[in-house]
Amino acid sequence: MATIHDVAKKAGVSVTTVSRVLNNRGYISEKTRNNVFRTMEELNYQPNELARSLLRKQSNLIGLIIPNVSHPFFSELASYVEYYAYQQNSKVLLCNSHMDPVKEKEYIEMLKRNRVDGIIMGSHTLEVDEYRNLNSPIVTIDRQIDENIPFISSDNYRGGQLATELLIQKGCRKIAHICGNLKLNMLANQRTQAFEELTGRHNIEHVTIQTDMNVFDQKQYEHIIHTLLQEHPDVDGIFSTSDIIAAFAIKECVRAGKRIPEDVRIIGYDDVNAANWIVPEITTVKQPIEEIGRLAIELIRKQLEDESFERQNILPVKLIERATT
Amino acid sequence: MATIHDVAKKAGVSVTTVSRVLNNRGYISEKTRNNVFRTMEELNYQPNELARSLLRKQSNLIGLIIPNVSHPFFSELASYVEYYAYQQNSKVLLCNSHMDPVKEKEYIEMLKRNRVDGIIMGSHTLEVDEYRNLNSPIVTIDRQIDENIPFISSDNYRGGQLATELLIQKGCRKIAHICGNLKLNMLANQRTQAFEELTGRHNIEHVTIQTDMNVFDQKQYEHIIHTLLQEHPDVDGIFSTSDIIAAFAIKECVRAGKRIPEDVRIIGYDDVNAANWIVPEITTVKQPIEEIGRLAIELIRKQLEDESFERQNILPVKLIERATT
DNA sequence: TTGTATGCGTTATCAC
DNA sequence: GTGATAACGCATACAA
Repeated sequence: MATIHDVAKKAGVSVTTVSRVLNNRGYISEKTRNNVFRTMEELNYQPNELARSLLRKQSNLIGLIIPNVSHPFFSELASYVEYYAYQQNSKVLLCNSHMDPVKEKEYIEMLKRNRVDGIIMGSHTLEVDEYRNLNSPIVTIDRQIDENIPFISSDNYRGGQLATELLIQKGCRKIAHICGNLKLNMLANQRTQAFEELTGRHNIEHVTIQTDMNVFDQKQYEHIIHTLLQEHPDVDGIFSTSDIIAAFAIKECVRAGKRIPEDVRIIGYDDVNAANWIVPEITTVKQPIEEIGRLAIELIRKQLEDESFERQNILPVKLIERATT
Repeated sequence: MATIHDVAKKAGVSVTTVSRVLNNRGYISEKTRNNVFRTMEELNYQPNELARSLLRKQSNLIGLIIPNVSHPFFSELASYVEYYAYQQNSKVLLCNSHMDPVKEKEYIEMLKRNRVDGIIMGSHTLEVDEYRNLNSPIVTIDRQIDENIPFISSDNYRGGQLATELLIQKGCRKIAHICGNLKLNMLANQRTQAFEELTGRHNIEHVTIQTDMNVFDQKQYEHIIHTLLQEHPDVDGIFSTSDIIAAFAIKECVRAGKRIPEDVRIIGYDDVNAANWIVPEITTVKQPIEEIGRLAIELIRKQLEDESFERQNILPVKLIERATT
């Protein structure tokens, strides 16, 4: 592959001149410029970004660490992150942690070795200290590490409220809530908090079940819900912490001969595309996935350019009522 | 961020020695080695991969260009690609072309400028010539560019056969087939070919409808299927070229008051996870997505290491019968 | 067993 | 307007 030296030699100028043409800097005669451009075409020259990055200490690479892109929420998030990264000429390095602390840590180190401009953390299996001193720009999604590290989340407490309120208002007498692993200290736990406060206040019977929500384990989902329906056959409302789990809840309810929403009302979370193309369409709490992705990129950029930025970014959620309630 | 010089200075050795410790090359006394390791720890040293890549002319970066990660087929593919890349210490650059030729071309050039080890092309909007002379290792998925560029696909013709045969065997009298854009010269078009040959041979009434399958446009799907059911109310079998489209077919059939599979039998394609968690579970033709991802990485590696490799990689498909037929 | 010098491809500084 | 040269951080050939 041609280098700047090849171009210079063939065009009969110095590398400095080629570099100037390339970066459109300094004074250059029109004739030289055209000559150089033509030569670059002829040699099919592509400047080596590795060399550039090394010199200017900026790779234009952004690391995205998530549990797994094959989960719809994260695939949509990744899509938006990539979209907005592209707008500012950044490239996205895709990292699936599979919720494995070892892999997550290795990925963080790999990203640092590659001198990424910043890291978007959508997976959180490590202790806070590990994140604190990796002094590269970072943004966390749905987890608050400390005062200085910006995070983005949607209003989880409000989301939990909206979901629970809807089920109560529809007349549910016994509500099950399926949430992620509460030990992980994610902001999403506030949904559960809201659920328990509201059901408690209204004196509604309720049961909370934890899963490793981020691990996309379909068998686990099926099993959990199957068990739930067996142990609590009188459940008439389910608030699940993702639309995918809600889909499994629908499936198990149908299998158990229950009608939706007549016998059981179900509400999901996220409003991923899938919520809209399954039957019955899932009532859900919409997270602004695009805005989360856009903001993540923006927060990385602002840290990089030493602009001021908001540490706490809590975005609004919205209740989307469809056919399952 | 500390450099190899900082480590050398602090440890009281030369950079060569540090480099040797780092790469475990040549003879080094145990004492020096430990000393250097300790110093690296103290300085929290991470070798700069950009510099390494520049020197050894290998970035360990692999570009993945797909229409959109938010489409389940591609999100699952991306997940496996990332998984197998990680196994061999490669990193994945995620590129969504959105089926935009301009963006696809820009991405290819960006990847070349970043000296990626290879490119996995899952999006195909350009003319063959554009791919031919980008002399970096490349693998295409579901499209054959020319003799020399390896491609991976599953056995599309066989898949089309399996799907069509099943519907015929189940007694369908009028079958609709929803496929991608046939102009794009993808290998997936062979599914349509098989469909038309088989329905023709069995003298079954049939209708074929094209979509931009790769663009994840839900409104388009709904509209197309809605129109289909209106114009051909007597359709009793639908073979759609992705599970997502099949999901929309289910939705529209239910909306039109048709029972599945009694009134209309539906078969999808891909066997993405979603096929399994919607109700009714979708009968489908399974593509070996994991194997496609694994092979893609392997083919890049083999080209890189000048090993011999297969140009034509056509993987077997499998009929998965579930509840929609 | 360890160190010195050179180059990877680029850009910035300074000189002409 | 243009060119020579040093540096970015690292690995290797060659010396010692």
